[in-house]
Amino acid sequence: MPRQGSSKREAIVAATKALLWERGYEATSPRDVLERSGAGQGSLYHHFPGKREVAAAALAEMAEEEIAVVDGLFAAGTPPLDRVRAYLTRERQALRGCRLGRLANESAMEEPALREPVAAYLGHIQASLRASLREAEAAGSLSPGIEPGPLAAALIAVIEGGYVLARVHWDEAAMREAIDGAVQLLAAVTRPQA
Amino acid sequence: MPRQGSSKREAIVAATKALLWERGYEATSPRDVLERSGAGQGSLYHHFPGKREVAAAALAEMAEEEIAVVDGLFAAGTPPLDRVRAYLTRERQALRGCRLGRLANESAMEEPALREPVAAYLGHIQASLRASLREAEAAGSLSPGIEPGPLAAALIAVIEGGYVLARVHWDEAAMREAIDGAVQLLAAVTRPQA
DNA sequence: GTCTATAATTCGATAGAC
DNA sequence: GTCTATCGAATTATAGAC
Repeated sequence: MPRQGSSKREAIVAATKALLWERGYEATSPRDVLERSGAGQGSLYHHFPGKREVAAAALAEMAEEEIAVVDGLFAAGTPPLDRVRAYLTRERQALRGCRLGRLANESAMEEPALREPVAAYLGHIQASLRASLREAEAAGSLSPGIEPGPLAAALIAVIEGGYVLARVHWDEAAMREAIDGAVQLLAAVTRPQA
Repeated sequence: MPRQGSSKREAIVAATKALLWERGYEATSPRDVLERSGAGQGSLYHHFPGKREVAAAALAEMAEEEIAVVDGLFAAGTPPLDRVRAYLTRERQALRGCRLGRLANESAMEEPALREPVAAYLGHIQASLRASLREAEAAGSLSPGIEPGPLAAALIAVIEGGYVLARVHWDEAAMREAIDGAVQLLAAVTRPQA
């Protein structure tokens, strides 16, 4: 199964990536994908067994792309707490929801092939946060009683929960306020320098 | 339109409440609702114009029920920071997702009648957290640089994001760790007494 | 490898008897 | 107020020509 030289396969995956972000998994039909990609029925079922596998391929690409962006924010060279703040305050389209995390409540998460890329993406961010916070802790910049692991978990939760708040209130400011709170908390439990 | 004396109407709404939590809005069909409630086609469309209105009635009841539970946790009599901790650490079924917040990424949120109960529920929790934190602030128990508003937003975001993490990793512990982090942060920015 | 045509099922909703 | 029967459209997938 060649992954190169097939124009329609790439168009199908690209269309699926866009639709999964816009509508999620259940609300995206093969028909929608074909319409947006300009491919015919046969192309999709020639390259993939069915809808699930198309989505799995699209999600894998989405996770890879987003992890690369996140890795840019966590690149060495800047102090660890600056990297954490850079992640928290990066630009986001709050109302569109998290490109991968938005699938959390779909039945798709019962399919390992669909859950894995999403888990890998969020797990990678959490690990990056934890590593930076451990560096800060080693440099004596973390208040006693604050553990890097739970703090990292709380921070990624603020981001994913911030998307939920923005969507539910239909207001970008709802997410900004939650992130503001996280930034204030981080400042309160850290000392400059590291 | 009598809201009493109609046995099937109540059965339909009860079944819808269960299905919205289990599967969400788009994945719940009128057929599913009728099967679970034991009602026939005609009963649903006699009592409601269609699927959207059944869901709106179910969500309104769900929000009312959950708000009553939350109000119990925030009842006066206990110190404000104890109320906040009680909310953070209350028992939850992490893998089932937030009964209302789980709809955040569905197209249902574009319908005001469906978005409103969800927004009212999360807004009520956030307001209760903010009020308790303001009390603590007035008693001098909040660190300087920590504002009750953003802190309340961050805390409710940790809860909603915690559900996302648990679902995506399919692990209750993922949510517990995020809440642990929030509890550690809260302890670090408050003083006992208030 | 790509296309069109079509199948079997489910979707949300309506008709009309009782 | 409740039921069964049914509709037209959409769903995921298959068949088979080119």
